[in-house]
Amino acid sequence: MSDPEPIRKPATVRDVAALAGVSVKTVSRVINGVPSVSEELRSRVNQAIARLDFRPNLAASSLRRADGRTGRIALLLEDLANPFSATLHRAVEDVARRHRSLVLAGSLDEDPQREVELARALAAHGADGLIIAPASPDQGYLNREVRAGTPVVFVDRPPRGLTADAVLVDNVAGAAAAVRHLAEVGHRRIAYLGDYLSLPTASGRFRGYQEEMGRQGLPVPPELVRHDLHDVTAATEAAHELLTGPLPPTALFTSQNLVTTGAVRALRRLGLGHRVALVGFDDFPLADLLEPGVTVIAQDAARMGETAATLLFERVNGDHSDPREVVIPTPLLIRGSGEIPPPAER
Amino acid sequence: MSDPEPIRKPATVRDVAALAGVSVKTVSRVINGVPSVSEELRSRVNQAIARLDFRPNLAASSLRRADGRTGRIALLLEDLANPFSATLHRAVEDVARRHRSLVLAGSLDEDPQREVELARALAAHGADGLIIAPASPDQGYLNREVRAGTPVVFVDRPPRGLTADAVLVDNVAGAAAAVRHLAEVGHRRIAYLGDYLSLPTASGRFRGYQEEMGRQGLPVPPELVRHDLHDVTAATEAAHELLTGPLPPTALFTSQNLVTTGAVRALRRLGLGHRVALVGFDDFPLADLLEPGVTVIAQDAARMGETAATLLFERVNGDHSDPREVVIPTPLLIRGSGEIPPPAER
DNA sequence: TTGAAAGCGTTACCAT
DNA sequence: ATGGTAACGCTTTCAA
Repeated sequence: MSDPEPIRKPATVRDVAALAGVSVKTVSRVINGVPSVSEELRSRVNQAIARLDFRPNLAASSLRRADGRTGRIALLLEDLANPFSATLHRAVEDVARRHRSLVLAGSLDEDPQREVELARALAAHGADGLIIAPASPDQGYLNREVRAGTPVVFVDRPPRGLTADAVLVDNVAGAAAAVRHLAEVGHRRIAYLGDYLSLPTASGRFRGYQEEMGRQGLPVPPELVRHDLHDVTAATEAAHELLTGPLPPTALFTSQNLVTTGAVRALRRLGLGHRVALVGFDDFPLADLLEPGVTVIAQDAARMGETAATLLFERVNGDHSDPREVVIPTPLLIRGSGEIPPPAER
Repeated sequence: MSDPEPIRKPATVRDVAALAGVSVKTVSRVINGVPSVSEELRSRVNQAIARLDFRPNLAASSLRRADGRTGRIALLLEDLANPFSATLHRAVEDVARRHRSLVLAGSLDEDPQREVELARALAAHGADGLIIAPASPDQGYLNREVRAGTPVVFVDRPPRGLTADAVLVDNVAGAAAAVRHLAEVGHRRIAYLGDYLSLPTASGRFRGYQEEMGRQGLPVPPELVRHDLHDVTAATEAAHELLTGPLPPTALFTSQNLVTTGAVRALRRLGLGHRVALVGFDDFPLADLLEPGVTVIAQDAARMGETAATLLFERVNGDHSDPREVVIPTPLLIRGSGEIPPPAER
């Protein structure tokens, strides 16, 4: 109330030891739940802890501790504001909580340099492990961390330049399923709208598109393929151009949630929402409430995050078995937009 | 390749000093950019750092450092997966990056106990500051942190039990504006669907609803008011009940994005999407793409996060002026659902 | 400009 | 079962 700056120094183990009339080591034992302490001393220490409102300094603790554990894990994703990343993050947080750990997260924005900087920073801040959806073409720079004993688990995108656990989806198969679905409805002119082709996810989805088009005996005219669409605006414009071109597609396959919503906007603007079919890779909130509902190949971000975090903590806790790769299924969710038939032949 | 566990210990200042043939103190000076080091030694040290791939241990550094800065800030929000929280988080991250800091974030899930635990954990992990949207009725427990010198900034919800900076919206005025808008379109039976009434945001919005209904000379029959709806399912059911009741409302005011989407689901299911008006508090992605577009009182989550983080870093950097309260405007975004007129009187 | 030594708060080692 | 002392990796006096 009256004191403006009564900055009191926090109590230390020494203060607690003094008040309880024991050695610092005994205080340390009590804090860490070591059984070999008499009831008598234990309660004296606990009382002193309560009276001084003592809280152990984790930095000092992990500095000295043999295993060096910090109770923190790092998470690097594309953009924490994107629903895919946000959902995955939350799932990781929940697993981390069970392991009494906190999550230090960062957004990469598809910037390899930022990735290296953030990974460096996170290492300097001390993390027991790292979960990453890399933006860089090569994560060899992480080998040093791995050698230093920090486990790394990849999500969404596979490791390159090192071997590590990975939680992925089958992008090729998922994209193929999307195209097959559209072909079965009768479409022959199916366009591809995708993210940066340099991304392994996008290139996998494009390959799935190409392969399935081939299997269906359908041509892939270059004018029906648009790469490197990374935000809603770019996707909207590309879809608009495609749909107003000389020989427009009767169906769209979009490789990512932002691209999908861009396509929806273009279809809306042109009044084609119920005339041109659309299947997107990656689900997003409210996709079922749009008119028509958007048919998607769903990625279960929560399950990916949970799986990755579970894997990571197994490694943190000393699992040294061979690297594992877990593939999360991508179900086709039928909602209407993917079931629009092509216009009658003429 | 061949070594399975070549865990090499990371290099320390001592190793660098030895290799460069200088004292550890000089290494420390170079690391921290202290100018009083000769070019000669500086370059020798930098070479050694590069050769040993040395990276300073931040935990040890902040342990000894006078200001005790950790380069980490803490962020506690309702649910990191919610678009409001996720957007705010991302904005905080961007400001933090400019200040060379990382963000340690956690979800509270409206659980006061979890809030206290997380705040404790974050303090133990060492954070230079805290941004929080509290779930508890009283944040007096934070006084200790504040006294210990850790600045706290509140977002979305005001502090109780302590004085601190706050970045808020005017919930009363925003809700009143929503109701006024519906009344101006001609509605008289306007229902309120809201989150836990114990939340200051929800209670403020309810008050705005009540007051504006009063100003408009409209009654507030208890059967048109539903509180404590915290997820989509509860909101959907409540809206469904209201709309299928004996004297259904002609318009809905919903207090939060999850409640709003629940209401949209109920309206859809009943085929009333174009017959019953709806205005929601809090914007959400794709609200403009629904049919009809959802009219909302928008909260600019990104701006709230940016403002809060900017404020926090001013405090972290030594600003000791009186606590400030910043109010972020909440524009009415007209999209269609709020402009549906009531059915003709009969 | 440079360095030796002390110390940050904790845990590990080795006695007792 | 308990405690003294060294040590973690770094920065801060304080001297030189």
